[in-house]
Amino acid sequence: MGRSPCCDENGLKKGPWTSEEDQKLTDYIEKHGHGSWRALPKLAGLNRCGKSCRLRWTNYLRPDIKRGKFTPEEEQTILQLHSVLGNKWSAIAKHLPGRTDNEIKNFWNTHLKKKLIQMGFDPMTHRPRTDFLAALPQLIALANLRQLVEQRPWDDQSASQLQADAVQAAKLEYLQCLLQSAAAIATSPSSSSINTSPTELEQIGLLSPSQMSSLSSLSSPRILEGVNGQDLVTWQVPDIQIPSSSFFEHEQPIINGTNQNSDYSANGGEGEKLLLLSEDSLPPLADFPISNLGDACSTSSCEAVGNSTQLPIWSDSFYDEFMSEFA
DNA sequence: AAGAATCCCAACCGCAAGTTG
DNA sequence: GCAACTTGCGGTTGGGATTCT
Repeated sequence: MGRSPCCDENGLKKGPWTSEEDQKLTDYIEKHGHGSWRALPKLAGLNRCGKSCRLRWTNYLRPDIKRGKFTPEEEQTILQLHSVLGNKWSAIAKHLPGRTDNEIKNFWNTHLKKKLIQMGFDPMTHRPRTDFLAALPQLIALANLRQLVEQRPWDDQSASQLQADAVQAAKLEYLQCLLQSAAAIATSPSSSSINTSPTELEQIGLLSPSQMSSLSSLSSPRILEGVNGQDLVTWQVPDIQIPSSSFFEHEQPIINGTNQNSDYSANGGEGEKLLLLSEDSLPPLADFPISNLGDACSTSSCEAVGNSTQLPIWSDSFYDEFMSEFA
């Protein structure tokens, strides 16, 4: 299938359209329809290629084009559809009457993508970004390395404790985010597996071997039906010792079966606690609605987004404080 | 006030699927 | 079945508009 020479043809005008050209194109299409786009320019008296004419008509001159800012409802629809369809702009445009694929694409690239990134989401996966978390093991190692390099006398009890707590906190936050991501993945019908296994956690030094053995059941989360029809992802998790330093004083324990918060139910026996992960069950993270699943969504494919009404991100204050611990 | 930086969007480019002879 | 042609799509860009310094 060869390429059409189209606009490469000599003498054809490129660039912005004049009002005269717009008028000629509109008049012709209103009278005759566009027919063959390739033949149209000549018939309409335009010194343009058919491709340029088609683009001008579909993106600008078409009478049913909706102009002006995108409404919040349209924004939500785009977010929802993009999470399902990806960069299928024409498919998304079919759900937004009067909007062109080009317009939606521009709106995505100039507004929505940036918005998602600012909010801590990967604009392609619509999940919390974990790129900086990839550096966490290195940060942990760095913190430990500093300890060695500085060769400080670690009989200084408080400094030592702070250092250890920071490292432990980093490990726990990393683990928490992995669990959170796993919950998001497990509740997403489009995903079937969790990428980070307990073995990997062990490999990066996140958990001790004893913790690993009790955490092995994490690789097989279970989805339970929650009280309000909201699915809950569950793992059998061990008690993990939470550091008690000032670093955590304002934070609630991350994994603690004895926590009285309703989302953490201590119904496991034999020293095991059942951790219930609903989408808002992890206290240190800042929750906010990524999409209000709403009314604009009517297709079956759109329903697939239904489980991700709220996704967590790291709060800025926590992130800053966390990073400052390693600075 | 002016130059620089950034934003925004219309339009172009190239690829690939669909159509036709 | 094949090649030429047409159409549609998604990524990218040029330059005007706007905001910042």
